[in-house]
Order: sequence, then structure tokens, then C-alpha cells
Amino acid sequence: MASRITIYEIARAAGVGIGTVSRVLNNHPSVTPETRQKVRDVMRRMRYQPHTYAQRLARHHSETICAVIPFFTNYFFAEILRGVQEGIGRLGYDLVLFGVNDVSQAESSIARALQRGRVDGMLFFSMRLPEKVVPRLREARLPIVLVDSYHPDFDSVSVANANGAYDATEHLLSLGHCRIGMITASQLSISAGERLDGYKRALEKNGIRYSKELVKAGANTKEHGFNREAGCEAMSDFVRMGSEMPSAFFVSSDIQAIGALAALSEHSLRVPDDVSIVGFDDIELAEHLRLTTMRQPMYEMGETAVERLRARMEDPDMDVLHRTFSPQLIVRDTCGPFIVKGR
Amino acid sequence: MASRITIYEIARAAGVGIGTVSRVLNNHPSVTPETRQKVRDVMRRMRYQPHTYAQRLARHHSETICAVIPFFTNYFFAEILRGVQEGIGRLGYDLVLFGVNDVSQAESSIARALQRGRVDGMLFFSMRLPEKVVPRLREARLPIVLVDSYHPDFDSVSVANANGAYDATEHLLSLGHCRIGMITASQLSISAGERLDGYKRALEKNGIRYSKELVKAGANTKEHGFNREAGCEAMSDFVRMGSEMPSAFFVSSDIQAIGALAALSEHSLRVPDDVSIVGFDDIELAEHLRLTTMRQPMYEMGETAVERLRARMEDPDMDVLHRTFSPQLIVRDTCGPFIVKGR
DNA sequence: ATGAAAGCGCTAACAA
DNA sequence: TTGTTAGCGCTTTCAT
Repeated sequence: MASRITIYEIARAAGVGIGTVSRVLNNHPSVTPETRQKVRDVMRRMRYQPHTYAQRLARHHSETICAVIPFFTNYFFAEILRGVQEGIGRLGYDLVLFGVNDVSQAESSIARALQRGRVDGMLFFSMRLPEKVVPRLREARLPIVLVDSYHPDFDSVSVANANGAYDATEHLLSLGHCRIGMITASQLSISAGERLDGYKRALEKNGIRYSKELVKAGANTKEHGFNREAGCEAMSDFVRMGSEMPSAFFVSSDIQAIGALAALSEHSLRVPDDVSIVGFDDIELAEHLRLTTMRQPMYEMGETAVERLRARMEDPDMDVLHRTFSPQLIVRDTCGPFIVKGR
Repeated sequence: MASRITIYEIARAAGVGIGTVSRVLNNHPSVTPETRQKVRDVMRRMRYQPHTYAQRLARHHSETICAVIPFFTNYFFAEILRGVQEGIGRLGYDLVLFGVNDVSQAESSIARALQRGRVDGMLFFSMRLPEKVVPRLREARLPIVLVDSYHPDFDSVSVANANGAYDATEHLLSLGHCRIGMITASQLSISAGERLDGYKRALEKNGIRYSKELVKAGANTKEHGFNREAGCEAMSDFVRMGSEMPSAFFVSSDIQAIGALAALSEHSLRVPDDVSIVGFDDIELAEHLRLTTMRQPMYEMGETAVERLRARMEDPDMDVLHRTFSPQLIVRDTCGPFIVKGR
């Protein structure tokens, strides 16, 4: 394996002690420019590379941050991850990825990460933190930020899901729709829950009674139900309601909305003429499909999460901060006014 | 930070030596069941966690593999990464991600990774390995596998791009099209180059002269031109050819095909009535858009790459192996027979 | 400013 | 089987 050269050989070759070598490695001020240069030259000549793990062991920190992330195949996560990656790159840290499929895997990831000095900070994505790990996490005093999730004890960056859902529903309401359905996702997801709440709140505010029959999720629970299939299934269910079917829908994610659109077209229902749809996320394809949706600043959320983590690593005693981005309504072509149809 | 408990405290508490503790930690056979149990109990009770970096330093290997990956926001990479993540999880290894935007960043990633013992293996995605780093990589004798790329000196897993492109073009030819355009991407990408070759080969085989005018790439070079914008731009260029415009197109990726579709619909050209399109990749949305395309088994490629890496870590002297998957033509609704149109 | 020496927490060779 | 000891390659006092 790559070079067996240690600071000892460098020290010998440069005619100095290992302490000095270490000092130039760490840019310690008290080294004369000449010595520094001499040591640097030797290092270059011998192609010296410090041994990261030895450094980490001696320094008691790792300069790595760990991201625990479910389903990272989907566009929403990929985009946030891109922001994270960018931020971490700037810090010069390593990013280690723990992909998890369920809560128990998350717990084992946490256990691994909690090893002393293993990681300097953690990012949790879209996960309801299992309450049983919270005490351990707190006492570990490990900097943590939650992304697209929430817990009172930890920093978080997320989007105002309820408000976004509220605005989305309001938009539909303002178009004259009064029978508005919602396609939701698993309530295991905090975001899904909040979006449902926002929808309910908007109805209520407008004097419309919330009806359970108008809220459906697909059978496919992959990715907490945030998938195309689920959207398609849910919409198919709605179509089966026949004349009872709502004229407009708020869908809790774009990917589900895409599925819903497919179901609609399969049943020869036109958008926005027959049915109006508003999604959530504003993934790249939403624009392509001209989908009206609530935009989340995903990349920026990723960057912000890293920045927050950096701040907390610097000062572990800061107050807990919950950074909330406001989703923005992007009006495109999937919503139209409510029109009473003849049959 | 998390527990300050070391094998010393465990040893003391259990009334054994640290050697024994280490042995139970590493499942060394020569420990009596009773001692083992006793030590295990103490560990559990004291919530002991080994210090990874100390282990790595002493063991001379890291049980981590590093993935160097460009643009990992896109679906193609995300999907491969999912396979990678799955495979690595099974091995119990760590996955550290180096996102790179260009070749120089790739080189610095390589330098970092080459530190002794830092990583046990590397995965390079979709990158033409800079020839200048090849000698260093070889002499480091670090297990490496290239994914969606090729170099004679290193293991690789990829798809038969040229054959795929050939088949795609053949498909169009078999439908009666003879003026077939291609939307390509940056020739910095090996895959893009191979796909272009396959297209040329198919034309040639069918006695059709290759014409430079019929091959275009968009101006947007983000992600090597594998992006929606670029596809849209390229197709717009084609549309400007008026009656000279090809009746069918092979597009080097689905994401570009999606852009091309958008451009077409903007110009009121219908698919497949006016224009036929075949893409490459078979990303999730291809199905939704009913796009005819060449499928790459992305997830499987990711898994295979890890498996190959594991094999090479086990036996560094194996022969170099290039694993090639065959892309598969998925016929959907974007291709139709060539029809001579009246004007 | 610099060298020597004592850790960091573990593994592994060596005795016993 | 088990304890002791010498590394692993670095950082960081503590003298000088």
C-alpha cells in the first residue's frame, strides 16, 4: 500500500526531530521559515502523506461528518445531498454515508457513529429520531442537525411543510375548488404529517369540513409512500369515486403527483380541464411536466445544514436553532378554475 | 464526546488483561467461553465502543471504501450508488463519498485516498482516469474498480454502450427511418463516445453515410452534457433544419431525451407521429413518459462493482476483469414507422 | 525554535 | 488460554 514513509523518515532525512515535522504539518507558527521549507522539500521529495487515522487518533477528532439517509436514490435527497457535499467539501471534511432502510438500521448507524471520535458531527435526513436513542445522543454531546425533520432537542433545517400545504390548498381554493382531495404519504414521515395538517387547516379556515374520504395514500409504502406508484394508486382510488371525485388535489410530493398524473391520463381525465393538481418539492421534472407545485430550496437546505453543523461543532453550547425555509408556490399548468361540468 | 471507556477499563473491571479484551473484540477463538461471556457482559454494562481509528491504525486497514463520483445528483448515479451502498452495507464497510466537479478535483481526491491505510478500495464513477495518475494508482496497488468507465489496467463494470447505441439505431432503421439524427454529449465522457460509435456503426452497416450535421450536442455542458437543457437545445437546433430535419433520433441519455421531447412539443411536433425518439438509461421517468430506451441495470452495476472490489481486495493479483452488461431495448411509445409526409 | 518523550486506543507477537 | 509488551503514526506537552 501507498508509501510507508512516516514522519520519522522525514525527520531523519531533514535532520530534525519528529516534533518539528509534525509542527510544519500542522502549520504551527514556531518553526523558522528555513526549517519549514527544508522539511517541506523533503516531504515533497519523499512523497510523504500523513496517515489520517493516526492523526485522528492523536487529535481526538476525525474531520468527518456522517450523513444518515434513507432512500437516497430519490431526487429530493440527491439534491440536498449535493448541497451537503458542497458544504462539506469547503470545510475539507470527509462525508461518510450511512444508508438506512428502517429505524433499526438507523439505530445501529447511530451506535457506530457514536464511537468516540469517529465522526465530528451527524446529519439525519427525513427521520423521526427514535425517542429511545435521544438520551444517548444528547449525552454524547455530538453535534447533530436534522434535515427535513424535527426534534425539539436538536438543530434542524426544514421547510415549513404545514404552511406550504396550506398555501397549496389555498391556491386550489382560490381557483374556486371546494371539494379538494389530498394524496398523502406515510405518517411515519414528519413532513407528510405536517403537510396533511396544513391541508386540514386551509380547509378549516375556509369553512370546509375535513373529510377522511378525501385523503388517500397509495398501497406502495416504499420511501414512506413518496413514490410514483403510490401516487398512481391513490389517484386511481379517487377516480373510482366517480362523480364523488374531488375536482382538485394537493399531493404531498411531486413524485406522487407524477404518478397521479399518469393515473389521470389513463382514465382519460384531463389536467387541468377536468382535474387540478398541485404538488410539493419542485423537483427537476416538475418544470418539464409543467406541474404547479410548492418549491423547497433543496440544495440550499443541504448547504445550510452543513453550515449549522459547523457552527455547532465550534460552539456546542449554542441555543438549539430550527431553521425553517418557506416553500414557494410555483404556478404552472396543472391547475385551472373550478367549472361545473354538465354530464 | 461519547464514552471514554477503553479496553483498559474493561480489562480492569473484568479482571483480565487487555489482550483478552482485544481477543473477544476480534472473536479470536482462544478465549474460554466463560471469560468471553464475562468480558462481553462488562462491555455491555459499561457501554463500551471500540475506537475505530485506533483499530484502523493498528490493523493497517480501514474497512472503508471511497467512491469518487461526479454530479451525484442525477438519477443514474443515485441509482448506481444505491446498489453500491447496499453492497457495502453487506460487507460492513464504510462508504465515503468524494464528490468531484472536474478532473483536478478528482486528482486531489485520489491523493487523499492514497494515504496509507486510508481506504481499502476505490470506486471511480464515469470518469476518464487522468493518465497521469495511472502510474501512481498502479504502484499504490490499491484495489480500484471503474464504474461506467474503462481503462485497460483496472477492473471495470459498465454497459456495452456501443452495442446499445447500435441496437437503438437499428431499431429506428428497422422502422424504416433512414435519416437518423443523434443527440450526443461531451466526448469527455467515455460512454458518450462509445454511444456515438455505436450509432455510426449501425448506419454504416446499413449502408447509410454518416453525416456530421446529423449529430448535435447542446450548449449546456453541465454533467458532461447529460442534462435536460442540453437535450432541449440540441433538438431545437435540429428543428431549425426544417425539411432537412431527421425523422428519428437516438439520444444518448433519457434525461436529454426528455429535454428533446420538450423542445419537440414546443415546436408542435408530435412523437411518434412526426418524430421518433429512443433514449438511453431507462431512468424511472422513462416509463412514465413512455419513452423507448436502452435499459442499463444501474442498481445491479453498483452491486457488482462492490462485489468485484471485494474480490480484488481479497486477491490483489487476480487478472483484470471488465464486466460488461448488455443494455436492453425497451420499446414504449416514442417510436413509430417512417412515413413520407405530404406538406 | 526545537528535540525528546509520553500518550492516543488498539492489535498482535511473545512469553508464560 | 492468558497477560505483557511492543508497536501503529501521529500530536503535544515539557524541557532546553
